[in-house]
Amino acid sequence: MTITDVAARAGVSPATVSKVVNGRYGVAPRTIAHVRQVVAELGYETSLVASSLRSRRTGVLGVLVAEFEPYSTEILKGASRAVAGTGYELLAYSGGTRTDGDEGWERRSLSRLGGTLVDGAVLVTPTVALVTGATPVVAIDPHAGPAAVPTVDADSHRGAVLATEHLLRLGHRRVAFLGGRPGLESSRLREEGFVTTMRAAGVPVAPELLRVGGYRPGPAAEAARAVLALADRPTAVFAANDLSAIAVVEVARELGLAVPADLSVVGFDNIPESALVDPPLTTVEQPLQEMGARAVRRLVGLVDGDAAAGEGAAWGDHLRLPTALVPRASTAPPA
Amino acid sequence: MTITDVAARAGVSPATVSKVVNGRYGVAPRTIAHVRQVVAELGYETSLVASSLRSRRTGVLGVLVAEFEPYSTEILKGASRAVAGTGYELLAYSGGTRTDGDEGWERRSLSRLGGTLVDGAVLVTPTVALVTGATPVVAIDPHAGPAAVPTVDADSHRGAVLATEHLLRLGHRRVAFLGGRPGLESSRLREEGFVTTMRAAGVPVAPELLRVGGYRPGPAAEAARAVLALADRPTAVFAANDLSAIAVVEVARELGLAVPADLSVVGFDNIPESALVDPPLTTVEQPLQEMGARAVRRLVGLVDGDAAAGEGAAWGDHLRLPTALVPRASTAPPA
DNA sequence: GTGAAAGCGCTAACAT
DNA sequence: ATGTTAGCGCTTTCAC
Repeated sequence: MTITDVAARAGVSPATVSKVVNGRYGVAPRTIAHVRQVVAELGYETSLVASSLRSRRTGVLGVLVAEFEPYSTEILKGASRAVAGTGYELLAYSGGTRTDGDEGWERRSLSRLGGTLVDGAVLVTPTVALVTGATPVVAIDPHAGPAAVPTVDADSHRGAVLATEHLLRLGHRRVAFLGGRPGLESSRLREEGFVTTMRAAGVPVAPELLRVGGYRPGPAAEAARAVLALADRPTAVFAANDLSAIAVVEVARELGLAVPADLSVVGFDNIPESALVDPPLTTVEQPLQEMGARAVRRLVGLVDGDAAAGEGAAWGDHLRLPTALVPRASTAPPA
Repeated sequence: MTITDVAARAGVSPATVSKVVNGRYGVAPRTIAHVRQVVAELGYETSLVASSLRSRRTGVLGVLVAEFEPYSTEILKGASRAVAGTGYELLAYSGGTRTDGDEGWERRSLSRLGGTLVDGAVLVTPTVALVTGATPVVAIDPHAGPAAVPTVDADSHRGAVLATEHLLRLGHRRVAFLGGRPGLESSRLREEGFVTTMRAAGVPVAPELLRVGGYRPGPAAEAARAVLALADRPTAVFAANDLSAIAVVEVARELGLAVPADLSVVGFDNIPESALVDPPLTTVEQPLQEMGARAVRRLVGLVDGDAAAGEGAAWGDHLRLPTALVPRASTAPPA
């Protein structure tokens, strides 16, 4: 079912059909009606691929993620809400699931979709610096270092301070930290928040208690196993995200350690799943849905080019949203 | 950055670059190495749009949804897990957010993406019959009536029976039902399960207690307001999905009714959010993530064309997964 | 082993 | 008001 089929059936040229479908001027009312009729009969819909190749304006915004897990889908929910009523549609692309290592998925996805398929893109946790091409881009929780694009994130440093203070207040002194994905600014800030708060409290952080979980359950579980096998086991673990924290709880269970009686665990993100595990996870909330919504609104401003209106002008290069401690049942004073 | 740029820089023709990039035979090893080098230097990535227009094979699977809300994102999580290691990437498209009524988004999205952009698609809650075109399709929780495509759903009828029995067991006799989206098979089955169970228990269902919420918070809230304003108010509401049930709880609160003391509420789906509201929602679980995963595996079988292997042959036209009651705090005996 | 040329479905510029 | 033409970036014969 192509535009040529419609044209043939309606007895006009493809160009005329195109004009009618896209509401361009210069078509007789009679012709419009007739073509519309045929379009409806045949159930014709313009191919996104073909039209985007030619016209460079698709009315579609991209959300580029490594994979669809609880973090990115929360972002997506917010993005979806924000896009309603803007006239844009949302296309979420998960480009990090290829087997050959997921480095550089964001650059790859952007190159493959940008310029043609989508009018602009929200990049979720891009770990590499972005080539500022022709496609407007907004980054969420981006790569460390100077950002070339507008950026939305949450106050990771403050969140880490809150989590660490919470553990210190409970009486923990030997606390392990499971770091996030190297390269991400949030990862750096959470570690920094943890270390400075510990130091400020006069509590030394043993190097063997500083591990990397990469924000991923697998590596996090491995790191947790290592740290919990130490002769001088920590009484608490602060994991850089909830997925890692949940993995820590599972490892603790495997090892016969009760949470929080034998081990306190704190996460980060407050994904819905964090409240559903047993025990419910103490964590740091980031307003994920709002981050997604803000990013989309900013992107719409960028794409529409009215720097004056709406979210376009509301914030400049960087929007940082607040974080908050959510105390639940995975933390308690050490035994 | 196009293939022509790479070709020019490498001193070969676009055709040769294409062959190298796609690993076709008939290129000298020296040339391959050189072109690879230039590709890496320039950071070239083949445009998904252009290549898909020409070649009809993209390695991308689509998940078509009306919007990204808790239900569809759970499906997405499962789909994402299932697609890992298959060599396919996932593209989720939300085509129902256009302002002009969301009727027919599934047909529209499929026409726009199918055949070119994606090799196959999972359609989530399509409300209209599908044109079985060239693109392989698997439907999740589809339109009522005979399905022309392989289908995954959960046992809605059984789930509704369980929920209704739960309310009857608690002693409720005046129970309202907030129906789902007309046209969806799941909607019909849940209502049928409710009505038959009530009848079987010898409890009449007053027509004014049978309402439609359309699976959406807005209409559901409206229906809830109507039903709770009745002189002879129901003591319990069974909503056809969690989003509606949550809306009911909010309306009850507005009206000064305590849940579950003054009104019991049961939902359906067991989206993560259902456990997080106050009070935690009694609901019926559907294995949403598994449904997404199964649908994707089936689709991969369809696209790869090996009907013999794996999920392709594991089930035929219809896979129905079990549902289960999840009793939480939103239900109690009537006052 | 490599390149020239055609064409995927569509839209925009330019005829008519 | 309508049609003809060219070309978006790529892949695929088919010559060479």
